[in-house]
Amino acid sequence: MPATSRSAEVPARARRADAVRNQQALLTAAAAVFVTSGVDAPIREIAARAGVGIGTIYRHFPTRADLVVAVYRHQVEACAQAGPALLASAGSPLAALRQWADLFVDFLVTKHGLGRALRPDSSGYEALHTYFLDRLVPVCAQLLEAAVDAGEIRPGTGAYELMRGIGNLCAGGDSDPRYAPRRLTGLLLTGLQRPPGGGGT
Amino acid sequence: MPATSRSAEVPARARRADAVRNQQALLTAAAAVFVTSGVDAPIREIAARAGVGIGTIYRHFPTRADLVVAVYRHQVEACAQAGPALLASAGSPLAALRQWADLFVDFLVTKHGLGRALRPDSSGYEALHTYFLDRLVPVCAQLLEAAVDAGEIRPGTGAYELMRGIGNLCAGGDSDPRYAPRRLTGLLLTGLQRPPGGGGT
DNA sequence: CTCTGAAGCGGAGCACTGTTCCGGTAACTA
DNA sequence: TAGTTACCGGAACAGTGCTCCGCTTCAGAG
Repeated sequence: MPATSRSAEVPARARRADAVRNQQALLTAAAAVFVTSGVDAPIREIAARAGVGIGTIYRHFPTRADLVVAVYRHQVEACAQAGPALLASAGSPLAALRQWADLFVDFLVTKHGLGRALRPDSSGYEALHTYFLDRLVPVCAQLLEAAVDAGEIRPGTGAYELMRGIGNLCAGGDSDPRYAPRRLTGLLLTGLQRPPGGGGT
Repeated sequence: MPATSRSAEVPARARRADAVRNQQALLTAAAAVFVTSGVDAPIREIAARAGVGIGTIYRHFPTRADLVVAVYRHQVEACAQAGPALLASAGSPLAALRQWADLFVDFLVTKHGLGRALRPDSSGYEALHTYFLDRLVPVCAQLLEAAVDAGEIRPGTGAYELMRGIGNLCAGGDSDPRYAPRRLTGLLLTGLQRPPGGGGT
């Protein structure tokens, strides 16, 4: 096998310049369209804005989720890295968990319609669901575990459950001032808290 | 003006028998289809199952939400009436609120995809959103208020906010065993609880 | 029972989606 | 410069929601 892997001395062939250009244009266009029309915006609209054909968008991003992931990868990454950082800087694991949750909530509500993607039944978003969970559940689990170990919250709640709960609470979050996802998320975490006194339930 | 209102002595004309028949068939068909395909099932599928044309379904139920409301009206009504009943029968207002929340959660998760309808941005479901809120928010408010008056929970949370929070938590609820809407709803209510000791955060 | 007006019906048709597929083009390589 | 082929574009297909209008058939008058 003649080493088809990357970093080989025979790079097979360089990626064509127009392909690189188009992929970049697509990312820029998608980011702009997502802001105005949400992540469910018609594919044609994104393609038109990028100045490419429909086929091109499907070649670079086979599913809509692939495009969404590519657009938001940086922010998800930042959110993932904020976990350990907060754990180190905050006063307590629970405080870190709260701050991290706020971060996550802000990310979801500012990205119009993104919260839905956390749901496993969202058709067309499987890849996004997977990516989110793969990247963030471990971070959440670490924070959760630290808070449990510190005796600040009761054990028994999974990171997956908490993540999806928070994600769901963010659905349609910026449409009515009477509904504040951050507040409800905080309430959820308070519900997790172990009463300082002792005897639970 | 010759009294065009209902209950007049000139009933204008009796409703045609086939119209009544079709509306009933539509309700039955829709209920069946909703179970198997969710409330987003294609209109054509419902029409076909009822043995009527597309036009007929649109005449009887101009929007999809009208159909959904008609199908679930009884259950929403039951849920609304359970509020005061639980308040009378349960040991405390908070206990009543918890039981009522469980009732509501069970209703939403068993109706595949119905939770989404609680969101204000769900296109095509405005009527459903309105109906749900009009009917249930007052009930929830009564329970909430009673619990606050009893000193069991902290004031400051609106019934609308709580209802939507619970509704959101139910989204996609029956697809993964690791995600239990009832548990999270309970957690949310626990978060609302006033610590028995006294001065909380 | 027959007649008639209109309430009601059915589905063709339009607009708008996502997705596939393939002939043509233009970017690399030698 | 010429050849290869990765890549592009958009026509085309399939599945939606919803409208609109000619035809059917029911309810009530005679």
